[in-house]
Amino acid sequence: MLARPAPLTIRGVYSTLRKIALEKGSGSGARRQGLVLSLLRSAREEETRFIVRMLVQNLRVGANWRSVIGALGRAAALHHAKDGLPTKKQLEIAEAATVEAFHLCPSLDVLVPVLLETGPSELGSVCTLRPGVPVKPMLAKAAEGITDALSAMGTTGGAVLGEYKYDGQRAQIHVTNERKVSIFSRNGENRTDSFPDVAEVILEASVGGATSFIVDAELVAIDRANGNRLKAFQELSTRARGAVTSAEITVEVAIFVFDILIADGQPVIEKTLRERRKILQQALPLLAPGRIELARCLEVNTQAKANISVGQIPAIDNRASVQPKDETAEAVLQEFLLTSFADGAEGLMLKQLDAGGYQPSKRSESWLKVKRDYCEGLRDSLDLVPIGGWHGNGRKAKWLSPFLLAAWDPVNEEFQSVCRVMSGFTDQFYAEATERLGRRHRIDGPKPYYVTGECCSVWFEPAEVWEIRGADLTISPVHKAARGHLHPEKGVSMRFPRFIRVRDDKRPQDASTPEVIVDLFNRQTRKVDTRGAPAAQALGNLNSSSGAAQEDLVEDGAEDDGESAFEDDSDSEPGDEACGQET
DNA sequence: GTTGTCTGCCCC
DNA sequence: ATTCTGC
DNA sequence: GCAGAATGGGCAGACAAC
Repeated sequence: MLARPAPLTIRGVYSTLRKIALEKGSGSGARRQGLVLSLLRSAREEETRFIVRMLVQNLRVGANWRSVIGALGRAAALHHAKDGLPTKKQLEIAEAATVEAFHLCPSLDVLVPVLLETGPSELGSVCTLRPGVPVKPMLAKAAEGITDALSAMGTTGGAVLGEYKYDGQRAQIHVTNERKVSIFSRNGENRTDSFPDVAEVILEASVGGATSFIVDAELVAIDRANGNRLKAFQELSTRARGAVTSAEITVEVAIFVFDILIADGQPVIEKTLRERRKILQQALPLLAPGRIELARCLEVNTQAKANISVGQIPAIDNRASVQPKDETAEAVLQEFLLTSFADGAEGLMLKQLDAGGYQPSKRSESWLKVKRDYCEGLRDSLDLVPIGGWHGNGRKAKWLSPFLLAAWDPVNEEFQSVCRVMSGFTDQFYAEATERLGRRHRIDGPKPYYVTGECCSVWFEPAEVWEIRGADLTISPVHKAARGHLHPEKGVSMRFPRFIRVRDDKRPQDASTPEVIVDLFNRQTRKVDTRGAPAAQALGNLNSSSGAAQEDLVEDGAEDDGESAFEDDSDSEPGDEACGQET
């Protein structure tokens, strides 16, 4: 018998995880595998679960960073308590101070030594806002429309700023007193090396303005040769991820600045947005269209019909227009929202101008986002057929999740996948759909007329139609809807798909068609340029898989063929099923 | 060297 | 990103 | 109302397989 391995220790596990992370290059996969195996062999009881979750999906075991940091603060308070145990109140203060410090300075390397040496009370003086250290960015809540947003802000809304919500990538741009630039992503990742162009532009724009500062901005792909037209997010994401030189840049970006957290070393997050906007303009006096601009915006007064005029408003530059005298704030913003879509933005941000400061990491009511797909009357959806699915994980382990949804192409007589969906279902719906599709309509493998780059672990007959909503349509390498129409082999997919409802009134052959999908795609303002890859007019070589679809679909109610009633779907291995249709 | 597959404190 | 659920 | 979980599309890069 082999001896039982020594028990795991915190230090031992940590050191093995470090080794796994640092392992790279040819053969690294196998070496990493060996390290994981050694961990699992030594794991006992519950340890296995924690190790597996840590490795496969960010330790989803019921505690994310917010809770862990708070607990760390409480632990530090306990550690430093002088006489007896701290009161509940003292613990709460320690927790809040620690979480707050982490928002301003999200670095355990800074936080933990302070907690150990002096305790949570000293955090405020060490973990301060300063250029070079990323701050957790302020976030917005979704609103279902202008009306909804204004009422969510309440009657105290007063002056509201409507601001273009650009479809790019969030960037927190820091400049130190030594004029050293750092660029951080939404998640606090240092992306400075991939944006040398942005660093150059920000330095030029701030000459004569602030020396050191932190500004909040959106980086957007832009077509400078074509009137600074905004490009789709998909184009921005083709930029290199690693370090590049200015000469290697393939996709040009514009910086749309919308807030400032520090100006010349002074924190300004406590000031109102109106004040911050003013400071922002002073900090960056040399703006340049198509390179660096203030986010386009419009001020309205929600208290009454507007009676403000240009001269009375402190300058908020890049303003589209001013609220006319006899129009309500709501009507003006509604029109501004449509303008933002026409200009290629995602929608609007609505912000209170004279209330509240910049709240790091908060998803506050004082910032609301309005996007097309949130708005009744402006949003589109597709009616799609669930053709397959996978076995869920974690809390969804007893159900199928996600599902694969497809459009119906009546010309080629095939179902073409559009997207996976896992959002919008209630638990009860999962239970019912798993039973209905995963058992009663289950088939052994994909129908010959299912066209997709996906490989489901469970396949269904085309049995029902679901309404699916998304933000916009994209050109996809894996999904095949409307293939041949916009690109020779690529199809159309959907960004942020979610389930809305079952369309009981529709049968699979009533699902959305390529015709509808292509039309919706073409009506989008922002879309990837497919002109380089002209659509294949020659559909003749694509429809070879058709056949039998029509016969299958003629009658869909009464048939009960192949209903292997008690098939066990508990844990079939992914990849053990027939897979690999498509070309 | 070329092609295919999988991953990412990725971006949205 | 979006959405649902449990507290 | 917040925290947490479970996942969406799609890209460049990294690595594996040929």
